Amino acid sequence: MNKAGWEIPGLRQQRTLNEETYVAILAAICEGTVAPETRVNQDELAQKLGVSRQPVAQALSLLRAQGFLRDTGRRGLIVAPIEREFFQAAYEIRSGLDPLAAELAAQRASKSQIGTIREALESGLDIIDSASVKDLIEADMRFHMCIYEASGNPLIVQTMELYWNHLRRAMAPVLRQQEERKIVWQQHRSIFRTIESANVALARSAALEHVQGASERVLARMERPLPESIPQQPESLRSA
Amino acid sequence: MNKAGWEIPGLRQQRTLNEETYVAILAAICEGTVAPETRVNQDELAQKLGVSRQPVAQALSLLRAQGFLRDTGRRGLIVAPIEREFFQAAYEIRSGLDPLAAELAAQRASKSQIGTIREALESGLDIIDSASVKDLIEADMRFHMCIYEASGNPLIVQTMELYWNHLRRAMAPVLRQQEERKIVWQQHRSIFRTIESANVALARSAALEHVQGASERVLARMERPLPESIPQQPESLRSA
DNA sequence: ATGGCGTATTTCGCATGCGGTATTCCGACT
DNA sequence: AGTCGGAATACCGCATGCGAAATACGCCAT
Repeated sequence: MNKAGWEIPGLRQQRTLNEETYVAILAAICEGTVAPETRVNQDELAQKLGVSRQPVAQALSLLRAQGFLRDTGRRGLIVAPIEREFFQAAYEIRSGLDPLAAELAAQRASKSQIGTIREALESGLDIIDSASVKDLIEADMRFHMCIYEASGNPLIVQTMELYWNHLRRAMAPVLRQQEERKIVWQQHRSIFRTIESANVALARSAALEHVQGASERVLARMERPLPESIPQQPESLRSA
Repeated sequence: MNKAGWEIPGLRQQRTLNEETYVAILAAICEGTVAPETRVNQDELAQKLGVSRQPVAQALSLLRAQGFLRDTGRRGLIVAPIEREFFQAAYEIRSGLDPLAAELAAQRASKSQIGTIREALESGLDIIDSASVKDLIEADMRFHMCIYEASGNPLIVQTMELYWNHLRRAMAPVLRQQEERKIVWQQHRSIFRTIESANVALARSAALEHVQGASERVLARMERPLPESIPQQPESLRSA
């Protein structure tokens, strides 16, 4: 225990129940464990997670502010529906920030950061045709997060992490396609090369192209406004 | 009272104590009522606002997630210090999103939205040399928020509102200068014109130029890492 | 039978109590 | 006198209790 009163900067392991419930619920939403539109209930969730209503309420409040939950007019909250306009907006934001991040990364990335990106790239290329959709999405997100890190801009990291957690929800149907995967990871490779060679302008355009492609592919699958208008299964969320 | 069970979408006036304390504390931070680095204390704040610790805790949690508060290693929270790197990062994000928003606004803005932007522009031009710094910052923010609205992308609105609330804290010293004000609002005027005339490319470049200028001006004044290293006044926050 | 009204139930917001942990202050020992 | 240790204190996380508001249900009247 150091007496000077400061602590190791990166290590924040005060696993408060609060954060844990937040993480748990967030994961359940992002990974699709709970269906969109599902009603969310403090007591029920608290009971299911084995905590009191307090940390649940806190977590729900944050999740609501971040757009993962939406409050219905009157009663309580629901898991945010998957709406085309929302994801279009999210991809527009990516089209603003991804090229910026790539550009900055091309200028600023340290050797070790470039190494980290390379690792993310290679591990992604490795699992292209073996991994589960969930793992692929994770690899995709990891690759991009590495670039955000390398941009040296912590706000980009933070902001994009939020949006990626949203995007994750919509990406599954797309990545099921084999060809799509190849396209995606080839673009990743060229983005990486532009960053590695510090080619700022090319990094920007490669990133932009990638986002636009991804946007088109994902949004294309969300065209039809879901034919089943029946509230298919109003049953509550079941964890795992 | 409508019995069908739905409510007017835009109208959310369920003034919960929770939100009110959030807004109150946020305002106090953004307007500089409480100094950066000030220690924040649940009980004290609760007492001062006349509520219990519960809503305060909720608000603080959100504020922390949004970066307005930072937790010191051990004890509680402090108002986020004003750090050059943070605001540089924020302006970088603006340099990614402002041109995007201008571009989209040039494409999509409705007549009435253009009218709203014009009003914001004109009311800004009017008060250039009469208004208080606080009012000018507000007008500045209003103008840009109108453009974000006109972009048709609600996420841009939401995200940039957050960052503007951060930026507000750093802008005061800059806007004290008369010449700066003129420059800023002349640029606003040209941004408006490009949007009004639906000139997408020009809108982008005008917005980019504006952000870069603003960034330089603000960051220039944050160069010196504050000479007073004495913990000048450790006294608690006083509201209004 | 249907519609309206009143009651019961659900659910959340907020207050408060309790316990644990870090901190700080003070006294004793070297 | 300085430093180390211990006790008192401050402060926050979490649980729970209570009340209000809104919905849902059922009964009664037409």
